[in-house]
Amino acid sequence: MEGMQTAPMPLAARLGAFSLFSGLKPETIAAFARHAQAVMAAKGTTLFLPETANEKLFFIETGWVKIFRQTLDGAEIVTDTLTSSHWFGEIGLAGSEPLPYGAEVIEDAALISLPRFLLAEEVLRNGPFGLKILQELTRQKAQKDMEVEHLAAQTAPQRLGCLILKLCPARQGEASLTLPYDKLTLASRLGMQPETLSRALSKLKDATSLSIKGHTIHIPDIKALADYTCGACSSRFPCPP
Amino acid sequence: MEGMQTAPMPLAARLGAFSLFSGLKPETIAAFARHAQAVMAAKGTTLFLPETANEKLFFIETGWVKIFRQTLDGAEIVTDTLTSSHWFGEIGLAGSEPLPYGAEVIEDAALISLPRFLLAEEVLRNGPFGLKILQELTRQKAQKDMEVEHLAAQTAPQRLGCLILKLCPARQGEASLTLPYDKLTLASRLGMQPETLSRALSKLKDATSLSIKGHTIHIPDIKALADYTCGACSSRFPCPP
DNA sequence: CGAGGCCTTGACCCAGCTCAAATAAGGTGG
DNA sequence: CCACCTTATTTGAGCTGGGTCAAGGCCTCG
Repeated sequence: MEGMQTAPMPLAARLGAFSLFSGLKPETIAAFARHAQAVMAAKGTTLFLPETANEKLFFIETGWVKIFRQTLDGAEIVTDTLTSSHWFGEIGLAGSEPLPYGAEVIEDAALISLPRFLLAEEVLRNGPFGLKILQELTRQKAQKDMEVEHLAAQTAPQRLGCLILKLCPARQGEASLTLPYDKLTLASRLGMQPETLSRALSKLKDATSLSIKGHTIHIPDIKALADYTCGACSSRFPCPP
Repeated sequence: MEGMQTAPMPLAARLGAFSLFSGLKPETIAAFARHAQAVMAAKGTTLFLPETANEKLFFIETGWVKIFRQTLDGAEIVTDTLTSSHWFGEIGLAGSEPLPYGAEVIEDAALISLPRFLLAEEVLRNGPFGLKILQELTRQKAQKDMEVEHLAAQTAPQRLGCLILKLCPARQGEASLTLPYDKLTLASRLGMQPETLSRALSKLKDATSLSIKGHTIHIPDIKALADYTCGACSSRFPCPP
């Protein structure tokens, strides 16, 4: 745990790049960095399992991670897929309370882990930081709410279209993009079977004239896709993050 | 806004009864109470509509309130139903940012409203309070996650059984309870049509031998109901709150 | 070139939706 | 207290989105 041991300077800079930490004093971030750990994890790596001790937060620099739950009778449900600039783990949990979900790397990822007590302690002494995290949690909660709404109100092709729009680099006109991670995970993320995903994709193709080659999607008219997708949702097209 | 005007003392005591405020100094609660407003609202009252300015938090003393969203094509989705000791509204939103959901009283309710900036300011100066709210939000987020899981993994009768178990006063043996609010709302809360709710109820009757007279339900064997309901869920019977 | 994993297709089935109607339940004026 | 109206809730019948099961394709890597 010496200062020099693992070149902590770059870690502090990398942590500082996350918006959650903007506004913190450099020495605070440096203190975080001393407890931080850089993690390079290949696709398939389990970061932690549901209901097991995990006192870390993970900050994603690159790659993709899925958050999943398991029902008693064995089904797995992917409740989220996260990538660059996202983070996960629960600051607001006491000591070693386990999380109800697990996390697995689904595309090779670079992560930074941080013990959650560090942030909890910073909240105790730094009110504005607490408010910032609170705002972030509020956003996350709103996101989950949207998820509930989607499952209740949208059809399978619409949910797929919604996710494609979220991956889409442009807001209008045309665009191309590559579906990240495999379609089995994608299907579970959207609350449907892989077969249904496949059929949803071809339905979308018919309805909004987008074209698909393997994992690459070309959208000739983003607005047309949004029209098809967003009617059964409470939020108009460029959704909040 | 004089001190004597609306007998503020009882309001402070009533606010103090909410666990969110346990641990606050009496003078802080008293300061909150000076901005608080007691609201008696009859069934049917709209507290606020989606996407409209609302800078208040509401604390429920008695009655029921539904939280709902509206899709662009007109469907309404009830994402939550709340009662005594619950609160709603978003502390972590800036000034007059509107909420993506609305709130309506569905059983005559006694509420206390509080401007959200009050709590946000208290978080700024009181770290432990910030952490407490953070923990509460974490709990709420976990709740939403369960909701997603339920919609993705449970059948209609199972979702109904799950909600009945949540209303159930006992953890084992037998119990009786009354369904609050009307079945139309209940159906929407469970993400199904009223017809489906009705049929789900009779399916539950067959499967777990519970009996129903009007809005009163008698459960002869809570464990049997839990066995039927909780298999397709990640959490064993006495679910976390 | 072959094996295995991923993805798509086809055939069939079922939970839950829709539409239509019949019944309860609650509330009102007489 | 009753007849009447209005709003809930249940029932029936038929339809359909999405799930399940079982084959193929196809792409990748050894």
